[in-house]
Amino acid sequence: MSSVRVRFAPSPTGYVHVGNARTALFNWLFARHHQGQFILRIEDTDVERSRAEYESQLLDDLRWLGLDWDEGPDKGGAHGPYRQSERRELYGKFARQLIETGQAYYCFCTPEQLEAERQAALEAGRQPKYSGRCRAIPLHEAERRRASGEAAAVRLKIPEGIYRWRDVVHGETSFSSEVMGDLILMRSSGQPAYNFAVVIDDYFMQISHVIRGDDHISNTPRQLALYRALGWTPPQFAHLSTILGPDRTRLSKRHGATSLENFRQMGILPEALRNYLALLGWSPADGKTEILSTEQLIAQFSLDHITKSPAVFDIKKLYAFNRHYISQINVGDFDRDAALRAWVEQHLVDVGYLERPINGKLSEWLFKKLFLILAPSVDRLDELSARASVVFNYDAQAMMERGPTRDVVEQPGARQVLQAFISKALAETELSGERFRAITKEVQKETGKKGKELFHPIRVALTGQVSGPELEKLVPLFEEGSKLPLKKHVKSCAERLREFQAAAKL
RNA sequence: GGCGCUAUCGUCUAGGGGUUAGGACGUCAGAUUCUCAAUCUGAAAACCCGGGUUCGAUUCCCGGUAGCGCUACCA
Repeated sequence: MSSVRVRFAPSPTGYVHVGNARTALFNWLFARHHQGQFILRIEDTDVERSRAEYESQLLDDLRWLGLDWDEGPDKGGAHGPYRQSERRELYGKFARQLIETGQAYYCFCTPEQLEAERQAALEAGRQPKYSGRCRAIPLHEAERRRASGEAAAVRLKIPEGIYRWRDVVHGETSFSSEVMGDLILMRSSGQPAYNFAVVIDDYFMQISHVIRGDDHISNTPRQLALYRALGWTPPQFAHLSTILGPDRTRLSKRHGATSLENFRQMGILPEALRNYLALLGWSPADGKTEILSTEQLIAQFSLDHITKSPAVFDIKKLYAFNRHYISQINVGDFDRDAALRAWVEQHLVDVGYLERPINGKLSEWLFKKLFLILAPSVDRLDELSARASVVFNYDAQAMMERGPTRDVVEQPGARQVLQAFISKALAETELSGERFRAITKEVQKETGKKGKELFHPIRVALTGQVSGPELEKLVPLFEEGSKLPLKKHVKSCAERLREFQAAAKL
C-alpha cells in the first residue's frame, strides 16, 4: 500500500484544546499503525491571532501527551518549511498561476461593502454569498488598479457542479456549488486564506489522509474545487465528530478544564488521557476492552471503527482511567519517568511540605513510600497534597475539638485501648510495621477489644483522622519521615502519641 | 434563512432484518477491610418520533424533531 502521511495542523492561537488533542492523537495513531509519517504543521496565517510563544507551548503540550512527529517546524523534514508564514512565495506563485489561467481573479470589494451585502441578503432571506461582481473586471484593468496602489484579494471562480467525495468516516458526501461563493485565496493583505494554504500545503507535503474535525466538512467542497482548478488529486478525507460539554454544546473553556495544560496541572497522567481520548469516537475491534496501552492502541487503531456522532466529554470517566494508571505506577517508574517525578516534587514543594533539593533518602521516602501509599486513592495527582496532610499535619488539640475524631476517642473502652497501646508504643525506640502489628495484638488480648473498637481509636490518636491508608503502612512512613530533613517536619509516632496524651488528658 | 452532519442505557460505545441488545464510566446493593479508597459480586438503566419496505424493523428507505457545524479577506 502507498505510504501514509498525515498531519496535525493547529494554529498557534492558544492552548491545545482536547478536541484538537484528539484529532492529533487519531492522526498519530493512524500514522504509527501504518508505519507512516506524522507531520506537524503550524497554521499561522492569521497574524492577528497567532503568537510565537503559543507555538512552543503547543509543541510542549503534544510532547507531554506522548505524541512525536516525523517532520515539523522544530525538526525540519523534506517537505518544509512547516510554518505557513514561511511558505508565502508558494501561495503567491499558485495564486498568480490561477489568475493567469483565468481560474481566479482580483477582487476589489472592501470588507465593509461585503459585510453590508451580506446583511442585506440575510435580511431579504437570500443566500448570503459573494455575488462574483469582480469576476467581470478584465485582468489588464485589475492589474492597472493594483499598480496604482489599490488593494485586492484573490478569489477562486468556483466552477458550477456537484462536489463529492467519499469520506472515510461519513461515506459518500456531496455539496452543490450553488451554496458556495467564490472563495478568497489571498487576502488583500497578501496573506493566504486558510482553505488555500491548506490545499497547497497538503499537496506539497504529500498528505495521503486528512483527518480533522467535522467542522471542516463544509470546507471540503471548497478545497475540492481548488484541487480541481489546480489539477491535483485530493487526499482522502476523514472527518471526526465534535467533542461536546455536558450540556451538549461544543466543549469550551466554560465547561472547565479543556486544555492539555489544564489536565497536566490537575495531575492527569498522559497515558490516561491518551487512552480516554482514543475511546472518544473510536472503539477497539472487540467492542469491549477499554484499558489499552499505547502499543495496543497503535496495533488496533483503524479508521473503520470511528463513530460519526458527537461525544460528550465525561471527566468522571477520565478520572477512572487516571486512577487505573496511577495504581499501575510502581517503584521503578520513578527512575524512568523524570517528568512524573518532577511533577510530584513540584506539587509538594508548592504546598510547603518539601523544599529542594530532593534526593537520596528523602527522594526514596517520597516516591517509594509516601507516593505509593497515598496515590492509589486519588482521582488526580493534585489531590496528593491533601492526602499527605495525614503525614505532615498532626494537631492533637484540634482533633479533640472536632466532633468526629473526639467521639471516637470518647467511645466507651477507647481510653482503655489507648492507654495500653500508648504505653507499649512509647516503650519502643522506633515503631516498625511489624512491631505495630505485634503491639496491637497484645492490646487486643489485654483489653478484649478487637476490630473497629481496637483500631479506630488508635487510628485517630496516630493520624488525627477517622479514615486513611492502612495504619501498618502509615506507621513506618511517619517514623522514617520524622528523621528526614523536611521543610515541614513529620512528627514521629512517639511525638504524636505524647501530644495526644496531653490533649486527651490520658 | 440556506446547506450539511448526527441520533442505542445518565455518559462513552458494540452490534445489527429475527439477539436474554454486549462492554465501560457513573449510580445503587452486597462481600471484604480498623476506616476511606481500592478490589470482587450483583442490580437498575437504552434502540428520538411518524410513515414506508418486509412474514418481521432498533437495524434499510423517506419525512419530522432535536442537537451541532458551515454559510468570513478565522482556522
